[in-house]
Amino acid sequence: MSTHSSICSHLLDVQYFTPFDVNERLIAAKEQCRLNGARFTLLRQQIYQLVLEANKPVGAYDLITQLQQMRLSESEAASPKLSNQTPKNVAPPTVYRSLEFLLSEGLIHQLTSINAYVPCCHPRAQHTAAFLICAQCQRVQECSSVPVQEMMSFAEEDVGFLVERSVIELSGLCQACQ
Amino acid sequence: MSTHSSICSHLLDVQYFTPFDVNERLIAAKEQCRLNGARFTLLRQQIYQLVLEANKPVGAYDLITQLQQMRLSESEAASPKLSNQTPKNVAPPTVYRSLEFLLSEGLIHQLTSINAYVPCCHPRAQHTAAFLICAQCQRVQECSSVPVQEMMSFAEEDVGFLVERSVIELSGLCQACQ
DNA sequence: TTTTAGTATGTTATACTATAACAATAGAAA
DNA sequence: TTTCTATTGTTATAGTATAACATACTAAAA
Repeated sequence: MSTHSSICSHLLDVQYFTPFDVNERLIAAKEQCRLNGARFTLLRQQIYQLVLEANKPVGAYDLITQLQQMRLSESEAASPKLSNQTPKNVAPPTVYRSLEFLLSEGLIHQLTSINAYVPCCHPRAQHTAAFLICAQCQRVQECSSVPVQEMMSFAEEDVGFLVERSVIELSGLCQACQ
Repeated sequence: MSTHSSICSHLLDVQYFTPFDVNERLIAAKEQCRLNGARFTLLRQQIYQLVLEANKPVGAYDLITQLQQMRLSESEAASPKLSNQTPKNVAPPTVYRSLEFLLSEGLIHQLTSINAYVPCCHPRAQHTAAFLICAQCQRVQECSSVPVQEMMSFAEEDVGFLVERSVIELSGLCQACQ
């Protein structure tokens, strides 16, 4: 460990695998949206839930599949007699639009380098984060710590570059997988 | 400018728009490949040249188009009588494989967030770099400076994460475009 | 020189990711 | 209720990337 481990470690802003309660998150999201005057519709809830329940980054097309199954279950629960129906079709725009909404609310993050999405470890207003993506166990650690902020101030103050969007994703092996 | 501007600025490792001589780069690349025992074939040269000559990041399919035109010109030059031929078809694997080669030689960089490629500003062994991508003028600045290295040592030393691949791309407005 | 092995490229097909454009529906406000 | 807006559905298609196999090229071995 480096010498400045002590000042950085506690700023490491959470691990993706830090356990959290899905229902708690859903309720918090609902409240956050209410305060923002945004509509946390059923579709958006369901997609957020799927992202929360996954223990790894999920792709948009994974979500489409899962959403179809979810809807199939729902309709079977509603009318159990009519089983073996054709699976409800869910088209890409359906999930992409909801993902966009969840991103704008800061509830999830996009992992551009692997085309996937993870829940934000600490939902709040737009913030810059780096992601450590383990190629082995698929787990993702989200960091908003000092070096990330230094990176931004380097761009903005030293280079004079006005950052609008950041993609900071490091892939490799997490400590447990080495 | 920040207080540590003085120690960082000179480490800013070059701007993409820093003029360079394409032929010089091609010759240097040829020499580098020779030393590495790698084959700098005509196709690879041509694709490298196209990336060098573009004054902005180029996509794989742009390269396909340009390569087709390049080949058409060649064949016309060879037999000027037979004009209006059907454009030589170039399929995706053709360019993706060469891009992969150029990446492995460190001659170009991939910009994952915009699906495009730029020449490496200072071809050398694998190195970590951050990219500042201007959404206005499309120019890209490549940085291998202190904050980038701190980012890596943070991941490796503080978090214990073994980085294999890094994607550090900040989009926004360069100083000139603000 | 010819053969051979390995590398590189060509070719066809297809997978994966994402968005445009317009229709239908639902929810909130007038 | 009516109207307006936001959301979702639907169809089609754009854009990015790779798998799998055939062919051609190059350099080294026989």
